[in-house]
Order: sequence, then structure tokens, then C-alpha cells
Amino acid sequence: MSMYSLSSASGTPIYRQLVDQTSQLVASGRLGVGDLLPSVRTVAAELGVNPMTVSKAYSLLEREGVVARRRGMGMVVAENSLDAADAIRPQADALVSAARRLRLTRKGVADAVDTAWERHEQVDMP
Amino acid sequence: MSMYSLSSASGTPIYRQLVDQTSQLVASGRLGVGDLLPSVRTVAAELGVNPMTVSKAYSLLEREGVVARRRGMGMVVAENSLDAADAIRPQADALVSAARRLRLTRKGVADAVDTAWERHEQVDMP
DNA sequence: ATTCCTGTATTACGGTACTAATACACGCAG
DNA sequence: CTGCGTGTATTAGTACCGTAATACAGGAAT
Repeated sequence: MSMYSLSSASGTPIYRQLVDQTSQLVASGRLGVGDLLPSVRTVAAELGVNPMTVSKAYSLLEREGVVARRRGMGMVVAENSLDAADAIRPQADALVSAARRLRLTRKGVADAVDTAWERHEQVDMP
Repeated sequence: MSMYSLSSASGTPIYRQLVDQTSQLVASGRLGVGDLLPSVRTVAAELGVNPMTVSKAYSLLEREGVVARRRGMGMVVAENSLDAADAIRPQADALVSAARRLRLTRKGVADAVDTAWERHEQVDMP
């Protein structure tokens, strides 16, 4: 069983799904500092995609500082990699910036987030 | 002076910039219900783009219910168009969904939004 | 040294997204 | 009706993006 699962219908490209899922695994602690990622060819075979596609994902993750290269070994989770707060910062920034353009108050944004949270809770409680 | 301003470097396509900027003008109240939008050809000439590109933006806005068609006249701001809370819903959803994947608490998200808000306040207080 | 494993540079191909050129349908004003 | 104003269907071209095929550079293991 692969650590990744692709949604072919999602429209988001494979390499980006891999980046996102890896970031999530790291940010949520299910992948710890120093852990070795599965090799490019392993992932490619499991998912039925081309090794280059996986490589592209790994390179992006390296540029973002999430993983580091170990020569001859593969890729490992980097020293100062993401925590959850870092990981959602871009989305939080996007929200705040949109809200300010619309001249919303701080409370207005908080309310919007609250109702969004409740919308989600109704859906996926396991 | 046009009501729109394009950022050619931004990477986001022209028609989408037009949709976004129009939505913002409506959601922020600077464009009121019934107001007539500038004609496709006017906008196209001012911005130096093709009328079809503007038309595509207007059609999207119509599908989203932001504007309505007045035969022979042009496009006007629709009756039940956006308010600010509607306008940021997609971004709020994206944030919450990312946060839940990372198993963040409700408070964790709220905090992230607060710090994001403060980051922005330091930048653009007029 | 040989073999097996890493990741990747290069190239090519298919598809799609964006924009533009042209021509059209139709309402309004005279 | 004529002329000018709406928006748009159709078509085409261009650029870019995502993916794959292939071949390569280099460390690890023995």
C-alpha cells in the first residue's frame, strides 16, 4: 500500500498532489525529521506514473525546504521542515488579503472561518 | 481612467482579473445594484485587449449571478449579487479544508488567521 | 570494478487554456 | 428603414503545462 493516493478526477496535476500529500504527512507528524522517502521509482511503479513526474515533485519539495537530498540514498525529511502553522500560512494570507480588499472587519473574517468550519464538520466526521 | 487595471506580470489571465475586480467592486459596494457596466468594446479599447476577452469575463459574471443582461443596453449589476461574506467563502473553505487535513484545531485556525491579519496590518495602513 | 541503486537533464508530444480575428444576431434611436 | 450600439458564436493560432521516453551522473554495496 502506497503512502500516496492519486485522484485522477481532481484535475490537480499528479506532481502537485504528491507535493501536497507529502507536505501534509510532514506537517501532521506522520513523517518525521530524517525519515527516508520512498524512491522515485518505487512511487512511480506503485502509482503507475513516470519517474520524472515523481522527481519533479521531490525537487519542488526540496526547494521548499521540506525534504533534503542524501547522495546515493534518496530524499529525507529536512531538519527545519514544516509545522502545521507554516503549512496553512499561504491560505490564511490569501483569505486575509481578499477580505481586506473587500473592507471586511477582523470579526467578519473570523465569522466566515467559523461558518466554513461548521460546513466542513457536517461532512466528514469519521 | 478605466475602472479596471490589469497586471500583465501577475500570471492570472485577463478575463479572470476582470471577473475578480468586478466582483470586488460589487462586493465592496462601489458598484451598486442596477449600475451599468462599461461596454465590452469600451473596456477592450481602454485595456488594449480583444472584446471577446471582456465578453468572456462578463459571461462568467452572469453565470455567477453577479450581473444580468439588459437586451440592447448591456450588463448591469444583478439584484441579488454578492455581499462580502459570499465573496470570501471560497478562500475560507480552502483554508479550513487545508487545516483539517493537518488535524489542526478550530482555535489553531483562528490563531493563524489572526497572525495573518496582523502581518497585513503592518503593511498597508493608509 | 561491478552492479544496483539513487535522482535528473534533455527532449518530445499531447492537450488545454488564453487570446484574437472575423462575422453575426439583435435592440435602440433617428 | 438606416446606422450605431449592445453581446457573442465560431474559428484559429499560440503559448504553456503536464507527462512520458530515454539516457545519463554518481554514490552505496559487495
